[in-house]
Amino acid sequence: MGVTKTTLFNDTQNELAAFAKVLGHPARIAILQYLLKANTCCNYNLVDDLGLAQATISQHLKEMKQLGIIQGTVEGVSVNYCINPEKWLELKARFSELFDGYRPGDCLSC
Amino acid sequence: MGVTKTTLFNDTQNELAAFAKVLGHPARIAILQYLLKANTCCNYNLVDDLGLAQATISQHLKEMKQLGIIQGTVEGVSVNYCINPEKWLELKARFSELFDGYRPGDCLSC
DNA sequence: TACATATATCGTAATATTGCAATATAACAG
DNA sequence: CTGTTATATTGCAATATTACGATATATGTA
Repeated sequence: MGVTKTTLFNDTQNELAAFAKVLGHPARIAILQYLLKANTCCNYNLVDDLGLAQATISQHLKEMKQLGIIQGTVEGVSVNYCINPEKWLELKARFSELFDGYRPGDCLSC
Repeated sequence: MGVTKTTLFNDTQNELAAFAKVLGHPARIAILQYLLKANTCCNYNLVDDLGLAQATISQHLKEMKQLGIIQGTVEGVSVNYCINPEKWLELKARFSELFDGYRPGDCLSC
């Protein structure tokens, strides 16, 4: 059906999945890595750097912006994007919470 | 077109995106959380717990198994799944590397 | 052997995602 | 106002994902 049954899961699970989903595309990883290095970037920087069409880059930026991971400020004709510090820390914390919840043990029968 | 242009990105970016993608569904998050708590589980445990059909659970397990995040061992009629310790640490490290790469700075023009 | 239990796989329908050309919008320069 | 530059939005085609019923497979039990 292509539709996720979100009602079966709690908010924490749906939100963490939503964050992971947006990181689940190499172009969006590449955009974030660009931002980590350059601190700021515009759409056209990414078009040059990644080799995807302008419309495609714009779409990926929109998705990350909607989740609050990045923010854009209009600067004349262009838009400067950068990472949202608070959201970035939240993301980091959410994933750490998941990963740190593991205590190794034997694979016993259930 | 629905097809990701993986050739535009490097292995690190594609692999990290693949890991994030598999975490990008609440059912798979829920399965991992179940495993973190119970240490081990079978398909039918998850069917009871999550409320998804057996075939659907099996499919989600398969995806995580293919990436090596979980492993399954046949135990009589059922299969015991558990988290792959090495892969889990690798995942944690990969995401930490991304998140720790951020140094806050101003959103300057580009 | 016949049956029950547990899981995997197949086939299919509904929906989502990816990518881009074309076009719209917005800000600035002359 | 006109043209230029940068970005957003729309519309569409190709492909991917999600979910599940039906069925296949595999192990254990009577």
